[in-house]
Amino acid sequence: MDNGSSVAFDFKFGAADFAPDASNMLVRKLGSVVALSAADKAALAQISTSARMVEPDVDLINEGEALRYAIVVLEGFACRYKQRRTGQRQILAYLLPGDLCDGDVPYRSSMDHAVGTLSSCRVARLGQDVLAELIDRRPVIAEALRLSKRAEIATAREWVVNLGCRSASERMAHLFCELLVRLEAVGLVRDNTYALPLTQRDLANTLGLSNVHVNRTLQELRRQKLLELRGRTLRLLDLPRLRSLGEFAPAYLRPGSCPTQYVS
Amino acid sequence: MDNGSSVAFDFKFGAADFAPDASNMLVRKLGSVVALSAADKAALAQISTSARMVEPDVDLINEGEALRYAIVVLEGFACRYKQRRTGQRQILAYLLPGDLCDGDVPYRSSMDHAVGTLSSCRVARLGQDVLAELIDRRPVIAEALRLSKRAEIATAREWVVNLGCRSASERMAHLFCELLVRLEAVGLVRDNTYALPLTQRDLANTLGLSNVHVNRTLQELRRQKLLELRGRTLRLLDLPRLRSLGEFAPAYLRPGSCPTQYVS
DNA sequence: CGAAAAGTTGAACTGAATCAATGCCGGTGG
DNA sequence: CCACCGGCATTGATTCAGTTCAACTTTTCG
Repeated sequence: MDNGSSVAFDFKFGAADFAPDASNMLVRKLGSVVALSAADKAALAQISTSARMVEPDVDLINEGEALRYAIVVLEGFACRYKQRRTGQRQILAYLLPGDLCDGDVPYRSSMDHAVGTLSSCRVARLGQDVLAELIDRRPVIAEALRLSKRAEIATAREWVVNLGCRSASERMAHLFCELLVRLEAVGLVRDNTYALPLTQRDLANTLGLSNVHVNRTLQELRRQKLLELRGRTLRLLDLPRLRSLGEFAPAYLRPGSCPTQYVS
Repeated sequence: MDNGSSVAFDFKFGAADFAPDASNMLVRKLGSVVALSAADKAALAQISTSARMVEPDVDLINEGEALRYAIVVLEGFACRYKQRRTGQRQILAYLLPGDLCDGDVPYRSSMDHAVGTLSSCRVARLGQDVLAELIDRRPVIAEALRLSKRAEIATAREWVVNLGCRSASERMAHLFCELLVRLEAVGLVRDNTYALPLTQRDLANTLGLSNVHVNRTLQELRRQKLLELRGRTLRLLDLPRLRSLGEFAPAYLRPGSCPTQYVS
């Protein structure tokens, strides 16, 4: 991952993972949603200190398990997923650097799906007390978490549309556009290029396709000069056409800040 | 709808819509989630007074529109949906009697999807003030709304699985089982039978299938003696097999009440 | 270097879409 | 009361997007 060194960014394929200080990702993410004070940032930075590395393909929370802490991803891709009896896996959502998973779900309630890493990840756990205090004492952060959650819900709805009525290439275009916007928010994109630490099988499990068909769809998109994907680096070559192909309208990812708040 | 009279229930096909006092549905729904006090019930009953009837296929909230009120469905089926440029419609969620739509979304924020009726519906609008007061003054109701919202999110995730990796008949079995449980909670089921005021086209737009294939899948399920669907009445004849076919595990619809609450 | 995982390719197959015709039923108007 | 109309359901024929299976190549990594 070549993480600690901060050499000038030399853009080549295979070098897209220019992760700018992973410990910072939570600040970046929430800072992209609201305006954080220095104190807010300090409180968030505190959290990242307990982070640890986790291998790819490791479960962070099992299905049915009682929730004991929230999880923050600081580096790498994790996901929510469900496993079918048949062995098929469906990925429900990506957890990208800066994402907080289940800050809102009550302590001890049991999960109806699993959470696991896709790539190797740096993650922090957040105990009930820490989170409660944060939300209590830092209203701006609480607001950021509410907005992030709304975006997550909206994303799930987009995925329903994606799976329900788009073709393979449309789905893929939509997904890549979505990841672009989300990764941009935390500074992990340059030149429409980002690290995509997923196998074609992972993409298949996300898009409701077979891995073989993912492969062929990727080839088709490459052939049309819409993107390049080499190693684990994805470059979107023709964003306008990709957006149009996937009917991607990024509004759902940015639920604007708002005066009053009800239940949520 | 034969609504006011409370004749002894005579179960025949076509008579499944025995709606027990529609004005009551919000109480029934939230009462199925938490224990409501008399005062809570009174407060909720208050709301239903402003209800009005709406024809099938009418939009209640347009995509992009700024939200001005929450909506409660008291009778009939409504839905969240998105329309593609191609004309295809994807239904994102059903709003059944008792469901409150967007109580949590802040006033004035713009919708990224539309809400509309499927059948004719009785709906009430809830202004910001009313809702805010309710949540402020009635913590039990606020809790019920939080729990309902969690169930709605979990349902969206289930739908991702449904669309992502189940076959036509599996999807349909899962949907019918889900509707059974949800309608049971508000007393709209007897003998595993309920009113399903949807066309096959609506089902197609829900399940990500063509209307023709929905028709054939229905026939297959009928042939296997798993269900009967005549007119707008659905009877599930073999619940165990339907559940197993759709891999339906109802836990996600009942996120148990819980001590502490964070962001949500 | 060797083994395992990931990606690629081809061929055969299939679940579901599409197209088009027909049947059915409820409502409407003459 | 019947004829007609429009929306919905049903059926058959055809096509197609995507799956499956199996072999093979390339990359990764110990």
